[in-house]
Amino acid sequence: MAPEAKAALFDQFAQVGKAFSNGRRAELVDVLAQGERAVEALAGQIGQSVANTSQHLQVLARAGLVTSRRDGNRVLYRLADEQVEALWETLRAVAAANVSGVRQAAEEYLGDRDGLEQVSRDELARRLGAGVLVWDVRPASEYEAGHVPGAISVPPDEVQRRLDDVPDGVEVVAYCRGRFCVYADDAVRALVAAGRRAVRLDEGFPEWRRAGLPVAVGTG
Amino acid sequence: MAPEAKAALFDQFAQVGKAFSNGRRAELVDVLAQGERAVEALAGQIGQSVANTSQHLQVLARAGLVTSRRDGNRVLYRLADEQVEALWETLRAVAAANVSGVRQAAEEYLGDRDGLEQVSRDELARRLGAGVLVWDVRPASEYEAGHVPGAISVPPDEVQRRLDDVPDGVEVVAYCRGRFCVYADDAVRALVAAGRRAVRLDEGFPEWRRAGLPVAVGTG
DNA sequence: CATCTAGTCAAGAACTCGGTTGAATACTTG
DNA sequence: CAAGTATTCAACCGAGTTCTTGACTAGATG
Repeated sequence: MAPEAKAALFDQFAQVGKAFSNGRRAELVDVLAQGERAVEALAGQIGQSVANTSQHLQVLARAGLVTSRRDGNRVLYRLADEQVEALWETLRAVAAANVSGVRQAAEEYLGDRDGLEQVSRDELARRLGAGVLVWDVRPASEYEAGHVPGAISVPPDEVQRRLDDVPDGVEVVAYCRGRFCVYADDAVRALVAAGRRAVRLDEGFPEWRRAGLPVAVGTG
Repeated sequence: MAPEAKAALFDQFAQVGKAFSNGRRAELVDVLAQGERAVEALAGQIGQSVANTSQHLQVLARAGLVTSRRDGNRVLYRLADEQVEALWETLRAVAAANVSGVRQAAEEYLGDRDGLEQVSRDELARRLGAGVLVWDVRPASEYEAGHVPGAISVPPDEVQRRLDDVPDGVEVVAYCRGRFCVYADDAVRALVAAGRRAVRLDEGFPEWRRAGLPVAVGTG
């Protein structure tokens, strides 16, 4: 068997690695794990031009990680399947465990998490029926694409405004995109500073959905 | 929070993708999943110069995927932890499911698998006590680093010579490095051509070990 | 110590990547 | 159909990657 054939096969596997080899593409995957989105919205999320974002999306598409469909004059991208989410989750876990720079970069971005109480998704699932208030701290469109049943949408820029909506004595559980998502952290800190009791879900909504826990869709 | 801090965090995650973004590095990870190896041996496996292999290994080390230790005048590399194996397995699965080129490249390298019977690791585990003959079709050093209990070592280049060692009426189960490893395929084809009954384990030894199934070490 | 082996480092050539800009295309709306 | 919006394409340039070659270093051996 020709050695080039073996090399060619591993080059194909490397295509998937290549897709994740750029920080902006990783951000795109992270956002797309929340649900379908148009190019312009994605460009805004990753802070890049639309043209550049489009090109990154095409790299992801060539690696089979995303698919697209036209809706009117917009093109909506989504992750190809749940396995891609699983891959992204494992990759982050490996990076967190082994890449020394992650700890630094995470602290730089997320701030100090020492005073931040976290609960697991099983714990949240248990408490769901027991009078806990759940905040989905993601952009409204991500909430609408799917959220924890009973959670209310509190987009990041509305957190301050909604602090007083929390009845006295009620505990808030906040969640957002994942372990390394800052929105829930910020919300919990703001709530605690306002004298409320608040904790964050240690993971994000994609992990909740992939664990087979119940999901609600739409503005409800 | 500065947007550069977010970008920096995702750039760190992308380091891991970058490590897998080259076919030769992917091959290195695949070989290292079988166990510890020295640089020269690895260079031979991936068909590259020692200098180039050393540089690839350092990229993997910087991404936290491998660690090294000195043994006399050799340097032995190994995967950092089992999570890295899990990541490599998921990456291959995503590639197999979504990258169109994988199917082609795999067929080119592995040949037609239609006439090739495969058994799962649970099936093999069940049959272990029941008179099945198990062939470990990997280089001897990988067998010594860990193998399925009761399996005998039949390195790829010894398959032809060992065909007649199989008693009549005994079925052989062959395995090697993984789903995309060609050695077990070749052994099964050779055995069948010689009139024996033979099947291959659908996965490889690393998956067997990671599933928590029993493992034997050494020349036994 | 001189020599050997195994691995690493440094520099350079060919190529690929990641971003910008401006033009082209697809579909919708007036 | 003309005008507008959303996306893609093409060209370009600086920066990074991959492999080669040859020099260098750590430890083993005669």
